[in-house]
Amino acid sequence: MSSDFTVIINEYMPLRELVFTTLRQAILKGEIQPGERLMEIQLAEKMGVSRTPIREAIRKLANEGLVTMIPRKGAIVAGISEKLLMDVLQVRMTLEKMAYECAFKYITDEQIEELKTAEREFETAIRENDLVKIAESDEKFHFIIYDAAQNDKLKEILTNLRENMYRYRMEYAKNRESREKLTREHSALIDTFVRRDSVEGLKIVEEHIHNQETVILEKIKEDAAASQKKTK
Amino acid sequence: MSSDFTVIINEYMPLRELVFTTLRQAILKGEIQPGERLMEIQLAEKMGVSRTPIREAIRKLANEGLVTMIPRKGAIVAGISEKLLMDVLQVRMTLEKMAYECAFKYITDEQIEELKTAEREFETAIRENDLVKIAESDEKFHFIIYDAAQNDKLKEILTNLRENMYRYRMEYAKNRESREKLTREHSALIDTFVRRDSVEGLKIVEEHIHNQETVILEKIKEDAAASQKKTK
DNA sequence: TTGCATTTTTTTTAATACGATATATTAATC
DNA sequence: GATTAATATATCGTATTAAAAAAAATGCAA
Repeated sequence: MSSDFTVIINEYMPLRELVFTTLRQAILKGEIQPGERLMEIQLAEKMGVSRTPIREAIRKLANEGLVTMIPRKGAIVAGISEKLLMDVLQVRMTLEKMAYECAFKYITDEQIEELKTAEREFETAIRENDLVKIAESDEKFHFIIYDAAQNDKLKEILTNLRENMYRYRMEYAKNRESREKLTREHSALIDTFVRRDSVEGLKIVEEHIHNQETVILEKIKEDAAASQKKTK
Repeated sequence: MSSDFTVIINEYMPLRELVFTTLRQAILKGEIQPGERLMEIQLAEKMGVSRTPIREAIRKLANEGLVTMIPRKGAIVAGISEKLLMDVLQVRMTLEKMAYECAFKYITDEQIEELKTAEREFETAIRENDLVKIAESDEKFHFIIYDAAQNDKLKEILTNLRENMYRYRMEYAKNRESREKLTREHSALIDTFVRRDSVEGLKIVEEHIHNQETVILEKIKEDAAASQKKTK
């Protein structure tokens, strides 16, 4: 059905991983909506594999919280509640600050250069109005900081928290206002590394997350209104 | 058994969950050592089930980081490195502080009472020198705080971080010195809720984690020395 | 039509068997 | 002794089966 089956795989990748990433993408992109059921046989037929890799993929998705499993009934795509999203953002706020502080201690000149490169990419993406590229280069920017923090567990958790909000990451890429904010914040953040001003840096990180919160909350309200209208 | 009819109902538990918890316990208790292989057929025979639930349990363990999976080779029990443990403790330090601050905002009188009860249990366990009970009531104490913080994601992550160090949790239960420290810290912490002194509370949390770090590091060094002696 | 009980279907859960493939070990060859 | 070939072992994936449970369909009486 979808066109991108031309995924070139260098390393050996078990089928379950392939199924996992495929389903994951479908859920995050909204192709499979929250509440929809994931049925083994159906999916197996659709994807041309046996049930075993499907099962294993679904269980992995459940572990990540993307689907909810009901014993002896099956799996449904999990919807994310507003409360949970706020909880996630609150934890992210704390850990992004921690990541910044650690990065501040360890960051090298090369990594600062990498940040600048990522930032240039980001700006190019904005000029070209390439939403996917905007979201990707934003992510790249932050992962450089996570790496600089030199704490694998922190990186792992932050990556996971980001994934929890993957569905909304396009929202600030769409919005002109928040895009400008993002650009400003990114360059200002690089500047704090150069100027060695961590106090200012933490402020920017805080504002950064707070902006995301605003945009996402708006989107949720929008969605809720839309679904209300639909079921009237 | 005859008086309370609500307790008797044992929920349905899939075989994979049973296998999962069994293996998990065995790993955490050290019955299966790091580096040992987990082979599907062997385990299936040993536990009297088929390979299917074994496979699913092993994958779940891999997801938790307790075992490492090597494609087309199998799964081995993961050893935790000193660096990773330090990373975990660093993140825990940040999040335990966050949990304390949130709990400080929302904690109710009833929850403070619960803390006092847990603390009494803890002291009883120490008097009876019951190591398992010591570790359990310590955990209970902290979970009351996590609950009071009213952030599900935070609780989830902290629970997981705790599990990362499950292997070492008995160590401070053994040590007389750290046991006394624990008791003092617990009651002092309760006191900060009552006196509404969050600054002092944060200090105690910080010290609490720091003490654990010391004890665990000592244990690791001990283990390393022992294994060196063994392979001489 | 409505409400209730029964039957059928669907789906997960679990067991089992088999072939293919990758890795490790051992044996053989140079 | 080092390299290569043969063997053994284990995972990976497919396929089939049976049991258990839930959901859907059906039938029937009021």
